[in-house]
Amino acid sequence: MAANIRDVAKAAGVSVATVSKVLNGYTTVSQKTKEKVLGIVRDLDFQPNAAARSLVGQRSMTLGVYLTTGLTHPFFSNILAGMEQGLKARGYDLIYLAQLSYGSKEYNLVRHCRTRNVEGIVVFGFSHEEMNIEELIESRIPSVFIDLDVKGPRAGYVSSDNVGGIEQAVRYLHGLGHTRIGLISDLPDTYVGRLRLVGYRSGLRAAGLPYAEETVAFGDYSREQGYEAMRKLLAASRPPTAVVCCSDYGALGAIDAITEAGLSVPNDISVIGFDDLELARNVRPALTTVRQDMLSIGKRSVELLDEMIHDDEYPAPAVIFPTELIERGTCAPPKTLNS
Amino acid sequence: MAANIRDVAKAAGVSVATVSKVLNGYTTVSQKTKEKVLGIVRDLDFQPNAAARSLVGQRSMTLGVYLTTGLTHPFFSNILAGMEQGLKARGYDLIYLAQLSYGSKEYNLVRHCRTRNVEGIVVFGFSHEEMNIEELIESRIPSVFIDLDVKGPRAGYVSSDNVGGIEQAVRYLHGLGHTRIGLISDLPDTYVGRLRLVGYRSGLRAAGLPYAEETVAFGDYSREQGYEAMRKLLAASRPPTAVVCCSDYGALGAIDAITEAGLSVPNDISVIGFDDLELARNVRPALTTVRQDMLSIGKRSVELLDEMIHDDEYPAPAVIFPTELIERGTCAPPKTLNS
DNA sequence: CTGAAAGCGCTTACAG
DNA sequence: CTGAAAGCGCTTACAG
Repeated sequence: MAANIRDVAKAAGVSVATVSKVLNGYTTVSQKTKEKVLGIVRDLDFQPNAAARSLVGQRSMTLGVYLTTGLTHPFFSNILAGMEQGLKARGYDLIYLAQLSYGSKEYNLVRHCRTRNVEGIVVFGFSHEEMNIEELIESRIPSVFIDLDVKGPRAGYVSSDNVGGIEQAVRYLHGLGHTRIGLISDLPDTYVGRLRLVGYRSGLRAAGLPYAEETVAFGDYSREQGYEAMRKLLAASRPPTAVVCCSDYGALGAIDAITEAGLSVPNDISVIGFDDLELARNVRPALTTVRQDMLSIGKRSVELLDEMIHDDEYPAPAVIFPTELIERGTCAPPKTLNS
Repeated sequence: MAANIRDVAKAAGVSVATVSKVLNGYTTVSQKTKEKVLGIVRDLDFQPNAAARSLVGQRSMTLGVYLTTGLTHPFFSNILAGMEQGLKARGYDLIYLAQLSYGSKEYNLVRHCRTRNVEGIVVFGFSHEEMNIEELIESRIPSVFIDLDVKGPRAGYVSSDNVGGIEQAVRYLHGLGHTRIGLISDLPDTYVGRLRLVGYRSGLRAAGLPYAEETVAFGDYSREQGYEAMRKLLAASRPPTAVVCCSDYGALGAIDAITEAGLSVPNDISVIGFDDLELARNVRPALTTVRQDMLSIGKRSVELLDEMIHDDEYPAPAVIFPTELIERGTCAPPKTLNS
């Protein structure tokens, strides 16, 4: 079987304590001993047992990821890819704590973390109601939330600049000549939904445009809701000539509704999405959208956790990444200006 | 802090051995003692420490997932969602072993598994060259490969019916009236690529159609390669009137090339994809495609691992899930029959 | 049916 | 600079 620390100690002619010390970078080991031990470690292909380490030391070198949302969404995949980068750089392994699968009433996140000695966790959740956040905060297990403004002594969050992203989209549309710009927003009771609405109003204000309730509709992240929302906007006495959507999927639904109404994108109505998922490039016309830096969000989340783990006093992080408007094929000047 | 087994024993007035026994379902414990212990366990919210269990017993209740392919691909997300179901049902936790991030030369999968006491692993890999499969097989760590026909004493695989899926697509097209049916295949040196080519030829044979090399082009799973492959097919003296693609992304690329050539889908050329990713529904016209049951593939992989872990003699599994042709908007009878 | 004891593979004071 | 010893929280023969 695989060698253990005793085998190494024996082969090197030292005690297990000494082997442990060179493995853990203690400086109180002579250069000669260190080299000897390291050589044996290599020869025997020795890897310390993580369970034993975890049991005796405080470190399990395990981070967890908890999902209150489906993982089939590409948004998740991209963030996870970013997390991997951070994980590797800091030497952690990642464990799936749960998702819908454990989403039953009996599931207890904190207990699960303790059982596995999880040192910190990344939480994907869009609303404060979806889980028992208080219990997590009280547990003092370092936590980083994605897209949810949770703050506690050992909990923080990272997100995109939702206000700025939507604001920029509105101003871009205004720059194209649009004066009736609609919004298909997230549910207003979510963190990002609230901020995006703020960004919308501030974009309107910057453009000197009035805010009208009838140009705002709400939906979730689905194509279907985007479709329904757009139908509502289209039913107004003076429908918007451009619409900003809070997700790429919602934008696709909006385009469905526009097309169904016998209008075309971008000639009759301009559409902007949010996220810049892969599908934004695949769709025809390719979707103009507000890009989120999902890779960086994931990577930074892990780095923040590492900081919190190493420093009990590390202040609750609140990191906001800038967004970027990606111009593609779904925006054009309003028709009235063209003809 | 959290209670340990000694606290439970003390509170219940029994030994830790007894507590351990009731926790592990030993039948040699009196009903009375068992109830008493279970009551305390509940009161103290006791959860046994996984590291200690793993250290002493052989079981870590940890399965790993190893990716030689990117995890941003929706195919991965869907399989993972299926795995979750199996994980929950059998009581395992899932650890990310690695992906590109650890993909450096020094990374050693088997060593990593030993370090973390991983009991079994699911491997995503499309080619035998991408990793050191021999070492994994020799390690005798139970392994299930997705879409790769690896077999060993402790290694098996699960996949879709690639032959049947493509064959059905060809016959469907033939049923529509097509007689020149092209294939945009995977790289022929992959397991699935080989089988899909077999399915293509057998579909042709069943339809009484001849096989011609010039109606087959190869690519990977990308839209770009699908585009290039379709351009090749279009350049033939008598281009196909229908084409089956081995991925949804490839199908999108093929449609790009067809559109660019001034032709339309499905009026001029019919297109069928493979996978049935979410984008197949999002695209306009919606993509007719061969659906893979990704959820079942993921779930079964975990179940197979569990069987192998419990039974040293469990025969190497080779599970093939049926595919399903999903009719949507990219297929129609050939033009010559219409006009 | 129950418990004392050994031991899983490490790390960390502590003594030398 | 090095090593003996205790101990992390469990499980598993073994004795009773």
